[in-house]
Parts: sequence; structure tokens; C-alpha cells
Amino acid sequence: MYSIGEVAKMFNVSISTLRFYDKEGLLLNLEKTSSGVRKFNDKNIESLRVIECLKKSGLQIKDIKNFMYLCSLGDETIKERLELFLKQKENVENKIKELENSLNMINFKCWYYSEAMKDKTEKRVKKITLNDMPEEIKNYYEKAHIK
Amino acid sequence: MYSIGEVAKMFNVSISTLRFYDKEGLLLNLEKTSSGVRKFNDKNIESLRVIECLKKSGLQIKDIKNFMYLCSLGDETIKERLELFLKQKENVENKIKELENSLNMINFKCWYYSEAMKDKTEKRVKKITLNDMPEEIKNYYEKAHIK
DNA sequence: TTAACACCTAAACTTAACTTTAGGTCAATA
DNA sequence: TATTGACCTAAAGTTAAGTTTAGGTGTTAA
Repeated sequence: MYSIGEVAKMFNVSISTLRFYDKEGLLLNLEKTSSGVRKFNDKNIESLRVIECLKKSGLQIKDIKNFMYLCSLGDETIKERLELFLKQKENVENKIKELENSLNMINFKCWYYSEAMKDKTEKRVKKITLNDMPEEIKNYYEKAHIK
Repeated sequence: MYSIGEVAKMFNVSISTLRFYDKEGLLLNLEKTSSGVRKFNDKNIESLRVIECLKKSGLQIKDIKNFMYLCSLGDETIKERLELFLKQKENVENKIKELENSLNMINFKCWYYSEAMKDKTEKRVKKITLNDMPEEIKNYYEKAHIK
């Protein structure tokens, strides 16, 4: 059993965030002492791990709440939960692709400004054409500029 | 030269978003006709490409604004701009790692619920121990549960 | 010439995800 | 015994990134 303060440290979130998650219905079977103090057990901790992951993957709180609710309904909702994770897998894979695409632009800019640094001015590097760029950089540039 | 409507379609954003970006100082040398109508040239379009990429990489509007301002100051700010992109490269790489980590949990859950689907109940799959999981799934589970 | 269309501004509104505030309980320690 | 520390609730406040609204302009097509 863990106190809210311990759990906050464990997951590196604020105590008020945990209370907020509880209020929003993300922590469905969280017990409280008679005086109202929250007690987190291992199942709650595992739920928080899932919440953390779903949040990082971009799912909104209302959708995480819905997932937790589906869990509470038991075997009836297995299909729906599978579909949620399959969909989320797709979402995350797309997000990764998007970030990798942003990296092309960023890598190009890193090169561009490194070159500019050498000269203390952008003048020269600004005029370099695609064909005069190092192969790798040309690649970054082109990938960052297709659609 | 492009109208705001054309540009909105080009980048798949709303017209009001473009006006908002302009108001926020993201489009520093955007020209307007005498009657106040925005005219986007190729430089503005290129700026929008950078804005799009920086946004997707997680940079806030105020920081993008600052970057655009640095650009307007010229060669004096090359170092600062390089540092911004180096930092952002790190940020994006970390984000990708985080998403890849989320994928471990998601892939595990996809397997878990697929197994549950076969049985129409979670009972069996819930009891499977690490050693009885397929190697790949065990891997997902473990990676999703370290720290 | 009037109606439709694409544009404009300023200001108020929206939403998500928290955070802060104000006031209170409870157990342990100085 | 009084004060410190960790917890509590309810409600108001915050921030980012837009979106919506209300009222207006300017150009083209029937």
C-alpha cells in the first residue's frame, strides 16, 4: 500500500495530478481510509503505468477514463479494448513517423547553421544548391520538403 | 503569391489558424495589400514549413516566434539558432524513444486482448506468467515495466 | 446592381489538463 | 499542548492553441 505522496514520487507527477485523475475517474478501484485518505495498491500502480503509457501515446483523459470503465465491465468489453489498443498502436506508429520526418528538417537545419557558424554568416550556405550538399544533408532536405 | 485560403489548403490548417500565427508573430515578413489582404510568397511558405515541423516536434508557439525573431536579426544569432535546433533534435529523439516505449505496453496489450478474445474471457491470459509468454511478448512486457 | 465570395479585425469563447487557493482533518513529535 | 507534516475537498484560476462571433470591405458574376 502506498500513500499519494509516495505514488507521486514514483511516477514523477504532482499529488494534485493524482487527485485530479481520481476525480476524473481514471482510478476506478482506489480505496480510501474512513477518514478519506487514498491508499494505492499494486493494481492501482499497474493502472497508473497504463495511464502513463496511454497519456504519452497521446490518448485524452476522457478516453483513458472510458478504457478504465470498459475494464470494470469485464469480459463483455474485451473486443472493444482490443480495438482501442490496435487503434492506438496505429496512432503511435504514425506519430513516430511524423517525428522522424520532423527530424529531417531539424537535421538539415543543424547542418545549415553549423556551416553558417564556420563563416559567421549565412551568405555562403544560403546559396548552396541541392547538388552541392553532402549526400546525407541533401537527403534530409529532400525528405523535409516532399509534401 | 498565394492567398490565405490557398495556403490553408496547402498546409491543411484553418484560415483562422494562419491569421492567429500572423498575429502571434510567426510570419514576420508577410505582406499585405493596401486593403489589408495577406499575400504569401515562397519565403513565407518555407517559413510555414519550418513552423509546421517545429510544431510537430513539440515546440511552443512563443518559442517558434522567438526563433523567427532571431532569424530577423541576421548573422548575429546564428549560434543561438544552431543551439535551438541541436536542443530540438535531442527533444525529438527523446520523444521518439518515449513513444517506442509506449509501443511496448501497447503491443503487450494487443497480444493480451487477442488471447482473451480467443477464450471470450480474460481468465486464462490473466494467469499467464512471464515464462509462459512468447519471447516477443515477454520482451514487450518487460520493457514496459522497467522503471 | 445586387448577391455571392473571399477576405479583414477585434474580442470573446472553448477545451484540455492541470494547478492554486482556501479552509479543514488527523497523527506524531517537541 | 501546540505545531508540524501529510493528507483531504471544493471551487476558482491558468495556459496554450486555437475557434467563433459580429460586423465590415472589396471584387467579380448574373
